[in-house]
Amino acid sequence: MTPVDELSASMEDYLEAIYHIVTAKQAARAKDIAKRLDVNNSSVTGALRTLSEKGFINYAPYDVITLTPKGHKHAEDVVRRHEALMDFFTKVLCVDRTEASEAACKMEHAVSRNILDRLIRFVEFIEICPRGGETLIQGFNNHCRQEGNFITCQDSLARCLEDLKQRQKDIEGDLLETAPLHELRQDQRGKILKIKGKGGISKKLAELEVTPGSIVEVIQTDTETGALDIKVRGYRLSLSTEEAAKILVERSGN
Amino acid sequence: MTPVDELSASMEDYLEAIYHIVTAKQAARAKDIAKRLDVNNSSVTGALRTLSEKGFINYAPYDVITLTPKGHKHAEDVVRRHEALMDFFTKVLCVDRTEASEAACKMEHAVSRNILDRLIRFVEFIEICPRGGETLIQGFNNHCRQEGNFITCQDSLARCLEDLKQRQKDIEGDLLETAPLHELRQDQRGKILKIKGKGGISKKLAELEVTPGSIVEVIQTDTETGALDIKVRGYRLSLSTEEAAKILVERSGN
DNA sequence: CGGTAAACTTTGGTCAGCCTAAATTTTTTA
DNA sequence: TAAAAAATTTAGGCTGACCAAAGTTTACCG
Repeated sequence: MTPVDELSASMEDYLEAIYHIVTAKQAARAKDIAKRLDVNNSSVTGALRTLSEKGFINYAPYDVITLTPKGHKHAEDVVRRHEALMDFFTKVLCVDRTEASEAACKMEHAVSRNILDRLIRFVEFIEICPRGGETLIQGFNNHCRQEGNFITCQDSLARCLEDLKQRQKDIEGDLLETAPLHELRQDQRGKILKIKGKGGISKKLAELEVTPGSIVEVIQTDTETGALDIKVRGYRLSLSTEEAAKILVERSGN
Repeated sequence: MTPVDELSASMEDYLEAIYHIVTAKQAARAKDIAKRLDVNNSSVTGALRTLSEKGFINYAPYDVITLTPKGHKHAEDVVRRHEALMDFFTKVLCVDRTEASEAACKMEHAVSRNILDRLIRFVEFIEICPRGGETLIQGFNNHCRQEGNFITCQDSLARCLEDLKQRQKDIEGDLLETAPLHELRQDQRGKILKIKGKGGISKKLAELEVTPGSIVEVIQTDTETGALDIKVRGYRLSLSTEEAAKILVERSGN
């Protein structure tokens, strides 16, 4: 049998499904899992037993299913791998979401820690680097199409210079604003300059290896409470306004 | 049972191993396969029977193993997927070869046609685009390190502009040379402008969807015969000087 | 040419992961 | 509150992929 702390690809799929169902509606039921993974109910029972024996879920026959802390952590890890692949496929390779998701599902079990890290940072980098961004991706799409009037290196380079000069002007206009994180609006990105304080959020971020230089993206803001959903180093986090205020960022040009 | 034209991940691994062994030394023997995949000899026998039944290999008990045309084609496809992932991991993400290869082995079975295509083209694009190349990868590595004195967007952009101007000068020096493929030296790259003729190599390239706009890389040249090993759209091909002469390329700045 | 070592296959077994069908438990509803 | 419906589990079976050990075949060498 596989060691108690490791999961087969298949068991990771079950865990991931449970995670998503639990996130959406408190507790998971076998039927939902079966439906989501398109397997027979009886297969789910078997999987639940295994996951329970290994300490990833709280489960007793006929009972409702929840994640243990260990299970929650592992599930988040799987989801992070899935999303990293997904982001790369959709944002960089411009593959449609359905196809990207299918491939990510199958590949997510094979991504090592280091490759995951580099992949997440690569997508960040491509999005935020002045040489990257929309126009680079456009160039890539042109290259993919290989249309008759393909662009010579020289043309492409001249164009790129124009792009960059334009962007430089844009940035100069803004004058490289620094701001506390809670002032960023939805979909804006920034580079962390400083994280104030020692405990609480600062400690949490340190654990996730989020340091100055990391890129933060604001996924959603709650207009009522001012709470923020952010994405940083592939992790999705929720922060209160107070917590976000402790994080000083440089607004991204993109 | 899986359909006759499809292979499980495991069977693809066997096929891939056979391909590499056959390429290196004419015909494969069970022992070599077992060693390469680190499995028991008896497992190999079982796999060989399956592959043989499905028409991927020529095999009879105690006999030597070769690939059928169908097997050869499928093996090349697997290898292409493997190499595409490998190239992305090593050339773009800068992951070391061992780790890249391990991950590629596990992921290669899940890469769809379209994603494969986009991935191959992305690596090409990053390497050949004036905005890409070495310096972009360097920037990525800096971003990964997140060293104390990280670069602000503005600094980075200014630097990038300098890079590009320098590169523009380099290219102007060369004056965007066009040349027949056989004049490229080892490790040089070019963009295909025109493929002369109708049959032979022209047809073969058309089958592989190699068209004007595709990037070719010269992997090796045989100084005796002038034959070239090239890589194009993820395929490795060998061309005679005569064949290569029919392909007109624009030399790449990178 | 015969014997032996190496290579290969067969046999019989395990395990993970899935299924169908039948039983059981829980929930709903009349 | 009891029967029907729904959800879940158990039982039994299948396949793919692996292994160890025992049996065959092949190839080579004296």
